[in-house]
Amino acid sequence: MRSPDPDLTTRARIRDAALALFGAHGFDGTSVRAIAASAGVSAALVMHHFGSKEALRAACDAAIVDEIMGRNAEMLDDRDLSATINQWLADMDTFRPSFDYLARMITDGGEAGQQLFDALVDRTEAMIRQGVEAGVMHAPSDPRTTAVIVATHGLVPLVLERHIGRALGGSGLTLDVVRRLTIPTLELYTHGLYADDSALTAAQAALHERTPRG
Amino acid sequence: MRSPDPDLTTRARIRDAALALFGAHGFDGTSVRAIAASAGVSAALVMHHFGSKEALRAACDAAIVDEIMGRNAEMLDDRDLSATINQWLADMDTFRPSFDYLARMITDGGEAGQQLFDALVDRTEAMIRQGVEAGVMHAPSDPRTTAVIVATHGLVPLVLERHIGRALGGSGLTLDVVRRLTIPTLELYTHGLYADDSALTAAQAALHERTPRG
DNA sequence: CGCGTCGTTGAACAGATGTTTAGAATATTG
DNA sequence: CAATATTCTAAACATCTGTTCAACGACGCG
Repeated sequence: MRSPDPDLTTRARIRDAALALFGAHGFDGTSVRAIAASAGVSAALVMHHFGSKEALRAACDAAIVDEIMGRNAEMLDDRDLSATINQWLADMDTFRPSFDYLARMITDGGEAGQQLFDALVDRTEAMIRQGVEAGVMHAPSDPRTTAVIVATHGLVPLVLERHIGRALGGSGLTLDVVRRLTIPTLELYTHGLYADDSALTAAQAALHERTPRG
Repeated sequence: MRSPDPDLTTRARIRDAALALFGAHGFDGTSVRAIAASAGVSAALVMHHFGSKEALRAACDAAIVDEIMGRNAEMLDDRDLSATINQWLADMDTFRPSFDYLARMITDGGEAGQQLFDALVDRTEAMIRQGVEAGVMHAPSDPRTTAVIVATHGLVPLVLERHIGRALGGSGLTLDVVRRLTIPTLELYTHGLYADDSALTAAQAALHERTPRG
């Protein structure tokens, strides 16, 4: 089904095939035999190299984490925002399989997905605190919760890829879709959505009404 | 495993058991026998009532859509924002199984989930246009995309329930977690995150740099 | 009573699944 | 070259899957 790269180790080819299929059809929706066929080997060889389907998943998790962390480090070194954005856009097609697998990791509730999410929230919280100190961001009343919200909002394009693409006339997270998302997202983060703070104060009143303290 | 309500039809009891198990473990992760056991009946009876596992899923989809649409209509009638918020908070525990199933519907990519998502985006877009006309919301440069973003942000607590709960010290979407999310979310939608528009203008410049038009 | 319908069941079926086993092909090493 | 280790496979295994089948008990009706 896929074109296997003969340069890679058989083990790596199996892992990559598993990663792509897990990302496309989920862990339960992918059989060991399908992975083997996609990698051009027998099912028994998959077991020989990884021991079990679960261990193969762990290998995929590790591979993805390595790849993301490496890429993330690269990007953190790059200080030019516009260059960073352009880099993301250009790489979007190349890294789609990895993104699909990442989305599964986050939604399937495995341990590796939890650690990735928690790391993302921690980084986001640090980023917000720095932004506040530097005076480029508003100080939230609850930085931790705001970090969770901002982090999850950043995860949305991954997790709801198909829906967003369809609603915007594409199929999945195409380059055009990502580009179209950029400006409105930043508008939201720059000006907000509401023109005044009546909704905010109303909610504050509503919550104090139930738990009347400080 | 669960306490079956003897008042309900056997058929309804099976459907509810399926809904809870699908929500908890996913469609593929739930066997017909497990559903039957949870409903206190035999596996054959499940097939007798619904014909196939896929048809049972469709019945669950329909039941959830009915429930959500009904509840949504109630809420739209209620004009008092604080009362609406309190109602949501109070009902959060009662409707958790339905929420879990809803999250699966959205992420599993079935047809019913697509229609639900598209309906949500359409409603959100209409809401934003009304808000802009009424002067309570800023006018987005791309209302459709902004509607997609706002709609997906609203879906995040459903889809990333476990992660958000864990990051905020709870387990899943508890009442406390939802309450803690409310104010920071509205802060974001009221004041934004950035203190100035440098990030926005930088992104605009970056995008025009690649597609220099308009 | 007899008859038929409805809700219900245990048992069985065919297929898919993850995994194991015995051994063939291939490479590595002495 | 022989010996050994590595890579790989076909076949079988046990289990689980969705689904089907024949039959049982309870019920209302003539």
